[in-house]
Amino acid sequence: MSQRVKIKALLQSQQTDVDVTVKGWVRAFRSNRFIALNDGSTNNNIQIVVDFENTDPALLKRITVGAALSVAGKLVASQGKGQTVEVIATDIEILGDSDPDKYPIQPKKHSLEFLRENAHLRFRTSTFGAIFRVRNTLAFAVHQFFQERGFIYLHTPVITQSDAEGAGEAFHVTNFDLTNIPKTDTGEVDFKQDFFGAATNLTVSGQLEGELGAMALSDVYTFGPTFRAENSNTTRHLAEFWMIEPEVAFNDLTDNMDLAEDMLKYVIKYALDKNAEDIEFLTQRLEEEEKQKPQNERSEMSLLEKLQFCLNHDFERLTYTEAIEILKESTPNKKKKFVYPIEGWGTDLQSEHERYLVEKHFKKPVILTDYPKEIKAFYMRQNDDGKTVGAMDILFPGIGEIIGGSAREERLDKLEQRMDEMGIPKDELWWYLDTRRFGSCPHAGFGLGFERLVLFVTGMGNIRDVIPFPRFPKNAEF
RNA sequence: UCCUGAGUAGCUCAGCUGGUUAGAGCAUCUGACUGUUAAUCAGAGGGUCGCUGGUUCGAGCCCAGCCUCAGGAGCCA
Repeated sequence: MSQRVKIKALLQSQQTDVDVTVKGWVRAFRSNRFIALNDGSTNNNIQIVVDFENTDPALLKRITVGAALSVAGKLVASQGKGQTVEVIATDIEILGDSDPDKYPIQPKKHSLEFLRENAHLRFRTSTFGAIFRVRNTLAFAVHQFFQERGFIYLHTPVITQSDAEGAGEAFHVTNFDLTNIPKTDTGEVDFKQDFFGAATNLTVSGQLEGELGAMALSDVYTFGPTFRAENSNTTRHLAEFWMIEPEVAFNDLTDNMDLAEDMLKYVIKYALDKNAEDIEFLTQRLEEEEKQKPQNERSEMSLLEKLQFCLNHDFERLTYTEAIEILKESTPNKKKKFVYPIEGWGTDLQSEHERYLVEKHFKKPVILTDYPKEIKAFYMRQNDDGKTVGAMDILFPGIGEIIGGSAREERLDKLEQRMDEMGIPKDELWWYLDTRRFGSCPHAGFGLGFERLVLFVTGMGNIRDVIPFPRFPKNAEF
C-alpha cells in the first residue's frame, strides 16, 4: 500500500497513472460514482471515481457526507470538466461512518449562525477551512516578521494580580469554594486565603509586563490570549481573543507607526502569497454575500482588491486635532447626519466618525495620533502642549480600530503625576514604576487584535467566525 | 448594558384580519437513471410553531415575563 498523499499535493501532481492513497472526509457523493473528498490541506476536493457496478452495495451506502475514508487507487487525468486529475478507486475503506440522517452539515449553503452553533463541525466547510488556514498563516507571519527583525517573543502571564491598567473588566481567578467564601472581620472577601494570597484575574493586556522585558531586551513582542469580561455583544469583540503586543525600547511614536504599518503589510502580503486559493475563495464568497445587499451598500472593491490596495498605499497619518477639523467641515456633520455631531475638540471619536474618515474621506487605512490625554490611558507619553499624548490608533475599513498604541511615558515624575490624576494605585504598580526609576528610556509599543486582522484579511463580517471557538457573553460551549 | 429585528420540519424560509388536517425548497429515506460536479426524475417519512403564563369558544398569529440569536450603539483590540 502506497503512503498517504495530501490532497493539495495530489492536485498539483504532474504525474498521472500512479498508485496513490488518499484519506479524508466525504464532501459529496454524486451519481453513486463520484466522491468529492477533502482533507483540509486545500479548499479543493479530489474526485474519487467509484466503479459502483463492481462494488459491494453495502459499502456504497456507507459513503455518506462527512464519512472518513481511506482510498487506494490510480491518479489519472480526469474525463470530466471540473477537475484536471481524479483517482480511480481500487479499494475504499470506511474509517468512520457518518449517519446522514443525523450529520448536520449538508452539501449546501448554511447560515453562519447555524455553523457557529456547530462550531465543532464547521471546520469541514469550505469557508471555515479557508478562514482557519489563513488564520494559521497570519499567526506564522506575525512571528516571522518579528523574528526577522530580532525581536524576542516574550510570554507574559495569563493570571495577573492587578487590574490597575484600566483596559477593561477582568475575569476573576479564584480557588475559593464559591458557596463558602472566606470573609474578613469587616465582611470583605479575604483574598489572603485564596490560592495566590491576593485577588487575581485573567490578563487584559500583556503590555506592562512587555515593557519590563523591553527595558532590557530592547525589542520584544507578546502573542497570546487576552480576556475581557465586558458585556460586549458586537461583531468586533470577544471575551477571549489573541493579542500581539510589541514593545520597543528607544522607539518614538513615528518609529512605532512605521513598525505597525510594516507589520500589517508584511503579514497581509504573506497571506496573499501563501493562501492565494483560500483568499480567492473568500473573495468569491464575499461577492456572493454582497449580491444580497442593495447596490449602494456594496463595497467598491473586492476582498482581493482591498488587500492589494492596502499593500500598495501608505496609511494616512494625521493627528486627532486634524481629524476633528476634517470631521467638522465634513458634509455629514454640516447636514447633521452624524448621530453624534462634532461639537469641538476633546471628546472621543465615535464609530461613525472613524468610519467616515477611513471609508469616505481617505478611503484607506488611517493612523490617528496625539489624542487628548483625558481620553487615553495613564501610561501614554505626554506631549509638550500639555493637552495631548503620543497615542496612535490604526483604523481599518470595515473593522475600525485594529491597533492601539503609544509612546510610553518614560519620565517618572510625569507618569506618577498622571497616575495620581487618574486614580491609578501607584503602590500596586511599584514594579512598573521601577523601570522608570532605573535606566528609564523612551520606548513605544502597540496592541494588535489578532482576530480583527483575520477579520480584515478573510473579509468576514463577524469576529466570532474567525476564531475556532469564540467566547462571548452567554457562550463558552465547545 | 441599550436600541431594532428574529425564533415554525435536519437546514433556509412562507403562513392573510385569531378559525377546522401548519406549507414550500433543499436535505434524508425508497425506487429509477448513471461521467457527475448545487446531478436529474418519481414517491415517502419528518413538527411540543423558543419557554412559561395569560386573554379567548378557539392562539403559530393577540398580551406579559423570560431565554437565545442577529444587526447597530457603547466599551475596546
